[in-house]
Amino acid sequence: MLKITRKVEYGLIAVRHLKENSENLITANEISSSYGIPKEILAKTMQKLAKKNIIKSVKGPYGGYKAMDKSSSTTLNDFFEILEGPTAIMDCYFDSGCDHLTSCNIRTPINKINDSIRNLFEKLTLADIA
Amino acid sequence: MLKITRKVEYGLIAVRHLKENSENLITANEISSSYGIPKEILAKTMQKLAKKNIIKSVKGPYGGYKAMDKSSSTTLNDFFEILEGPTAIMDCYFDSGCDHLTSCNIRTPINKINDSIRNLFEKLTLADIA
DNA sequence: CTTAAATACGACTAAATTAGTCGTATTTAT
DNA sequence: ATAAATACGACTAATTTAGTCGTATTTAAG
Repeated sequence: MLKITRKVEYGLIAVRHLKENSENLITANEISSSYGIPKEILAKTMQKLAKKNIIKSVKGPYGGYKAMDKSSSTTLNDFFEILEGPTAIMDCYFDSGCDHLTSCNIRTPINKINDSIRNLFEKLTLADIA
Repeated sequence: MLKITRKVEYGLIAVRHLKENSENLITANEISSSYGIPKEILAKTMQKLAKKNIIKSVKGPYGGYKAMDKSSSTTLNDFFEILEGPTAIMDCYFDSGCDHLTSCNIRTPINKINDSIRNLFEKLTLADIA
């Protein structure tokens, strides 16, 4: 099924919402309650995006988040990797603990697929979809 | 991480192996032991492929599997869908049980990504990678 | 016509991953 | 000082995926 985690979904919703309300600071709480997303998990997701300067965080009362320029120019690949690590359809690409690498006959083809997907995701930015 | 299940990996290994030994019938057992793949799970995977005529099964002693023409012409998208269902990065695409569809602001963008991936996978065949 | 080697298939258990919760610290406007 | 927000790590629950087991079916060979 080629799944992406819910954190990415939440992240996209958040970014889109911030961009639609770019004049104001928006709290994680507001987004959480208007979309029915669990508060803490959304907050953590937004914190990761803030760390990478895709959105900006302001602490304290009347604080919240705000979209930054990067929230348009970031590629989908970067966005996905911030929230869930390297883009690849199978673990073996990363060599970890696979015990039949020598006999495995599909590493190269898998890498081709990974490359194609990464290439696709590098061509799309958040501006294209959020 | 955009994962595809191990069944797909096993399926690719099996198809590739059958194509490399197209003169003979090959048993699930042989493939299982030469790549270190659990026997039953590989067998089940191959059974699914046999049902869709990507490979051919022959029962009884001296039976086994054999690559069919489709094992080259099948698109990656069809192959993936045989082994793990519809190609889409998120469930919401399929409308099931999402309780904030009305307020969700990313359905359209997600669908765009899904379309792009499906498009990519429709252009690649098993011949390209296995 | 029995045996053994293979596919076929469904039910079950184990392992891993993902989702979500909780507690606590930190920052800062009032 | 207080309260509202972000920041963050540890924990639990839920879901999904991986793997196992048992049994039926087919069929070549003796």
